Amino acid sequence: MAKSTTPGNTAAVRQRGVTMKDVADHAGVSRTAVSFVLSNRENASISEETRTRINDAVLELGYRPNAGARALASQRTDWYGIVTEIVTAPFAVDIIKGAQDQAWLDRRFLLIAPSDQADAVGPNQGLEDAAIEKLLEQRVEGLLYAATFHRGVRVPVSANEVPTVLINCFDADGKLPSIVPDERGGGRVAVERLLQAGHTRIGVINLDPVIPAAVGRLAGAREALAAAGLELNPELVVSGYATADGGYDAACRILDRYPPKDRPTALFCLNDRMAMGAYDAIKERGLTIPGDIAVIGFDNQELIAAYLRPKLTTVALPFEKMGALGVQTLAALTAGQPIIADQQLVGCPLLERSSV
Amino acid sequence: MAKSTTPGNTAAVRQRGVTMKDVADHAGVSRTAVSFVLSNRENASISEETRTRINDAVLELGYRPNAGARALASQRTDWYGIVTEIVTAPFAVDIIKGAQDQAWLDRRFLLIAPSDQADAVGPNQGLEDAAIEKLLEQRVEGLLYAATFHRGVRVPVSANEVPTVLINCFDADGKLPSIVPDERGGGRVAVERLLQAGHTRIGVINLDPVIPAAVGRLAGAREALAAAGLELNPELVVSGYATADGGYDAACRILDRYPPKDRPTALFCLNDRMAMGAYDAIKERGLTIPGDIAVIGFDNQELIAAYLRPKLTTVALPFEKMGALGVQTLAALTAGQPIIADQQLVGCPLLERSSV
DNA sequence: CCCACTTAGTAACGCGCGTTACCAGCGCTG
DNA sequence: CAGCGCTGGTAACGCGCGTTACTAAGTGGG
Repeated sequence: MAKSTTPGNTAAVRQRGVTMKDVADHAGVSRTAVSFVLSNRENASISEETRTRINDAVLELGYRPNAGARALASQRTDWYGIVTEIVTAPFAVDIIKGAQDQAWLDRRFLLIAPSDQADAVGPNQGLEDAAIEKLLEQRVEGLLYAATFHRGVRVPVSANEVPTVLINCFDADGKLPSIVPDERGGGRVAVERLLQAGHTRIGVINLDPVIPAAVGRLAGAREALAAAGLELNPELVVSGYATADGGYDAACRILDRYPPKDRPTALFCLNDRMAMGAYDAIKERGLTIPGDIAVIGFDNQELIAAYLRPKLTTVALPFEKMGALGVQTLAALTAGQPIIADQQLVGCPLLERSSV
Repeated sequence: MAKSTTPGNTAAVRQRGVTMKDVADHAGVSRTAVSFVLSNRENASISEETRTRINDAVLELGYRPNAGARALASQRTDWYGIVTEIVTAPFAVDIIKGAQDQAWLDRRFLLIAPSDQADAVGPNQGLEDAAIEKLLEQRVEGLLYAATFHRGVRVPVSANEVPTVLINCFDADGKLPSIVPDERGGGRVAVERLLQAGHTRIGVINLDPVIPAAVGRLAGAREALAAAGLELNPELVVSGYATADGGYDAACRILDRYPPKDRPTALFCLNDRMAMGAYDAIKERGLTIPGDIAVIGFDNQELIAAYLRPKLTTVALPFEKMGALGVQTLAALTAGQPIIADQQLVGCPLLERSSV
């Protein structure tokens, strides 16, 4: 037993790939036997003795199966492809992380390819089609398509050749299953938190372009207020660009519009960057957070939310979970199982920090 | 067991892969001819006519080469593997982006696998070795190993079986080529910028743990001062944790230590998160940026630097370039070319915004 | 003693493709 | 007319492996 069984130190010697044949010869059996043992076949009858002899040979030679050859013979690759602009514009990286982790658990590989949908006339136009083509050449068994922000997309037709699941986006005209955040639920939970803290005059800093995130979050806010017998005062809803500057401007407008006593005591910012700007507007006026004004954000952008002072209470986008769920859904699809729903909503949990 | 289980719902248009044989039959030639045409062999003699007939057949049948089979036959996969904790703790995502882009240019595929080196006793212990093993099973032709922050690492031995390049880290005991940011140059450029703006009393907010980033950046700052005939006043160097809170505390200490006239007029924060905290300390004291105090950061964390108010002038870590350079170096290595240098330093460019 | 059945394995084919060796026909030269 | 080189291909092998069909040696029962 005390041989150089560790593949690490002996391996550098053996550049020439060692194959099953080598293992078979070394163990004095046929290649078939080796294959049977390595793939743990149920109904193969191999004596315990030769079985260990084969396993020993594997270790001694540092044999490593050739995934490509295996795929060719077995007609399955165990690969999923994920094509996403996240590669080109990292923002929702955690989608990849979630997908990767789940794929790893399922003993599958994730092939990550870039997309260009985000830029209408970027330099990489056409990159996406090429990327999908490449993925298909690798014979991926399923495709994940992920966007950096929740929106409708046009999925290239070539994606139809293989089961496909959308993450953080939805198919404008097709019938592809998709996984998106529950924006509305998130908006509701945010406002509920403010209500629970005793706030009734709540200002909303709204996102300017009409995107699913803005619409959903605002609707959720309305729901929460309605449930408390309140109504969203249109005067307290101010829109701005989805940046810190936009948030600053919007917050200024909303804060300066009223005398102190009528001023909203809480601000629901539809994303963290705007909350960042709102912080400045509030502090600039000598007001404290959350003492004078409570602030709640959305997105949970770690670098902002966790590092603002005070740390920002916010609603998290469940990127990781969405990625994982994407892989799970794909696994179900490729296994021929029925899908749970055409569009799966993933909850956006509240992250308590110190701004409420 | 029937193997023709139709996957998905509507996905299976053309599940039955069309092979070269099909193309050959359809074009009335031999499979060899098809292979020759598709691989654009120089010395193959195929008439122009049959050449187009074959190409037509390819289009009509929607033939797509099987990358796996091709790899098996040609003994090359065109794959590189990148194993990195960036997957588990996204921070330097742009390394992946840079590598991916470059790989794409080189018509190569990047297989991304997770690492766990960052957490000493994390839940995924051993994940890294398994990941590398998987990559080798896929017969990657080279390995990239990337870290989230500049540091020494212990590279698993199995990585020795294939050319390996380190990105944003270096091999503690071995001789692997590595690509790291020029921290010192970055520190120099930052302080030079401050000097150029007329500041001579410069405070430094230093990173607490002794890591290459801190050491290098500080050394660079000293160099710049020395070149201007100045010296770094130890009293003006304050250390803190690499967080916004740490930056806030450090800035408070440095600002409150002196009467206004002796106060430093500029702060070099060794990272952007600390700069974020410093902003708060400065604003809290009724001082303006850059009017009363100029601030310069390091790292260029977009979400912070571009969204602080005023936007933060900072030194960027060249993650993308490092990723690209990693792939290029790997390409040279696998091609048998000599490496430029054992350790390649990549410049950290100054990003002018509005805080100086 | 023969037959059926189990155990322990092996030979051989094919996955889709790259590649090498070969071949048939044709025009041209000596 | 033999011989040669050139054009335009083709047959066949092997890459490393999964898988099916088959065999040879024991085992037990009637």
